[in-house]
Amino acid sequence: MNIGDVAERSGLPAKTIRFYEDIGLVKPMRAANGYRSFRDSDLHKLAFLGRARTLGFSIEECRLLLELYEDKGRESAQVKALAEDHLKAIDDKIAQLRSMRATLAHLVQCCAGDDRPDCPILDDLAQPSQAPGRDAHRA
Amino acid sequence: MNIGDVAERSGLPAKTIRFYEDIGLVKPMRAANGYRSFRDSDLHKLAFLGRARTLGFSIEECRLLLELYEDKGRESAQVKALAEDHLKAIDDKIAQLRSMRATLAHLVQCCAGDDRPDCPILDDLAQPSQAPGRDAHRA
DNA sequence: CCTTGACCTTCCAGTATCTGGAAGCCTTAT
DNA sequence: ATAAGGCTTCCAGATACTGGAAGGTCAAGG
Repeated sequence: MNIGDVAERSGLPAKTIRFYEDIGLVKPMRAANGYRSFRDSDLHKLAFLGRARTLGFSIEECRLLLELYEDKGRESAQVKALAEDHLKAIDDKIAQLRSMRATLAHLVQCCAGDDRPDCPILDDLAQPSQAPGRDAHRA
Repeated sequence: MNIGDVAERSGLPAKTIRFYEDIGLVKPMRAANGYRSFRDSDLHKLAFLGRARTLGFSIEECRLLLELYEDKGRESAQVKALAEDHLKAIDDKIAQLRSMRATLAHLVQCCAGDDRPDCPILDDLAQPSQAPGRDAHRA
């Protein structure tokens, strides 16, 4: 298979596949003309990577997952630990975004949004030395 | 004020402040010895930037906010529109993370996490041609 | 045989937002 | 005089691609 086929079947852009080869995630063979020649196992790996990426795993985490996947003697505990770490990272990120969201939503609500210059959003950002809109939740 | 003072008072690392100068967000003066010399207004701007950044605004959004802040004839509608756009971006991001979280949490729960190699997480990632764990929510 | 268009190749640069480090000058205190 | 600490600039790296330029390859049509 050429890169175009693999791109279509894996759902990953050809550019991304080349990038994954650069960083050693896949090692396709080469045809006589210099074109990359992908085996089914390469396609399989790429699809695996694509799905791991949509779950938000970093490239390095994907690399580990792939290693575990290929190690038939792995302990599932290792996979689970990796996934749990990632889950926690996601939870942290969500918490952070929700905090931003709460503050911002409050500010937006307070702003008239008309042709006058008065703006509680800017006022809040300009508050000296305190977390922005830190009492938005209580408001 | 030298950069160290401003860093401490604004809560931003000196490195970041230099970077903000590079991209034109602040324009401190220079003392005879070449050191950056910050006015109160520079400190004020940096603090504004720091708070806008903690609310998740991008640098370019911060640049616009700063312009609006300094334009005493602005219309608050512009600020509000910017904030609303950002709010929507945050909501989208949260939705995406929650979807990941749901799938991943389900998989983690299914994995024994012991010394055996069987692992539903890896199995799911290896599923050919379908979104990973796409029925996790129903499970 | 030649051309055309679609594919493929490599390499370089840019995105976003810093962060770390090296090499070296300035200031202050001892 | 020297040492510590702060300041300067510049380069590189991290993350994960993405776009584009310049050029080789291949299959089809005339």
